[in-house]
Amino acid sequence: MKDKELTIDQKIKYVQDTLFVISGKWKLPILIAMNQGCYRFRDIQRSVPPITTRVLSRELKDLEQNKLVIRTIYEASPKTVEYTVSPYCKSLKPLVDEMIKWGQNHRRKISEK
Amino acid sequence: MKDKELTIDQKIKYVQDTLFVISGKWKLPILIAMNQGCYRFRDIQRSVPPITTRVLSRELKDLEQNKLVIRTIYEASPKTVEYTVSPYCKSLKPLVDEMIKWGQNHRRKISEK
DNA sequence: GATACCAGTAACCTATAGGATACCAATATG
DNA sequence: CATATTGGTATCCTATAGGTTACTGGTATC
Repeated sequence: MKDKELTIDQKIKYVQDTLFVISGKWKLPILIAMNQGCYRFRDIQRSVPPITTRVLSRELKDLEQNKLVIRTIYEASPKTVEYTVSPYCKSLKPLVDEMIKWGQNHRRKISEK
Repeated sequence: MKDKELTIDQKIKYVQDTLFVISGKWKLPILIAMNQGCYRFRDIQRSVPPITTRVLSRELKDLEQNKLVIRTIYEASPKTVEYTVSPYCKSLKPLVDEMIKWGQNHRRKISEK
């Protein structure tokens, strides 16, 4: 599992896999909002404006397929749907933290004369 | 500079900044190839197939604007152009390493039944 | 002098991401 | 009974990323 065992092509492939899962305008904002405690569809929508229902619906499905989000239906009346971040989603934290750190530093770097 | 000092909106902004710089189909493959020692336009193109000259040209300009790549023209005849990764580019390494790691693990995760 | 390599640019096209708007059935509220 | 909220879906549209093909001026090689 050491880095050295990976070829360049493998590295590129894995990086592209990762990008594919988390990139796009909304995926990480959605996950960050959900980590703040939003778990209902409309709550998430309101906390990540101005996403439309159509796009949010698609994004949540993608995230669910990638096992980052869990969709639960409670049949009790009124039927409710709950979205939660999966335990596996926590594995993204180091990556997201790196992205926050790098983005913050990069903004400084670029605004240097 | 502690994480706690950032609001959710700031975190989202920084993450989106980072995504904006490194996402897309080619940026990281190009940087990875350049780190392997490719520094001429055609060398880079050949090592990241099948990128076209048009796209490679645009990508290199983006990377240059973000100070990740340095373009040097040697006026000696024949005039040559050299692209190198900047020292600043090394700051991306922890992030890229995380992406490689996460992507590798994610592939296993998703292929679980 | 023809051919090939270099670092690109120009013009055009396509596929996809994302947005706008409208709508749905089910339930709750005034 | 009218209106609002829930979790969405259906159509349609637009903007952009990326691809295709052709071409350029400069140099080097056969």
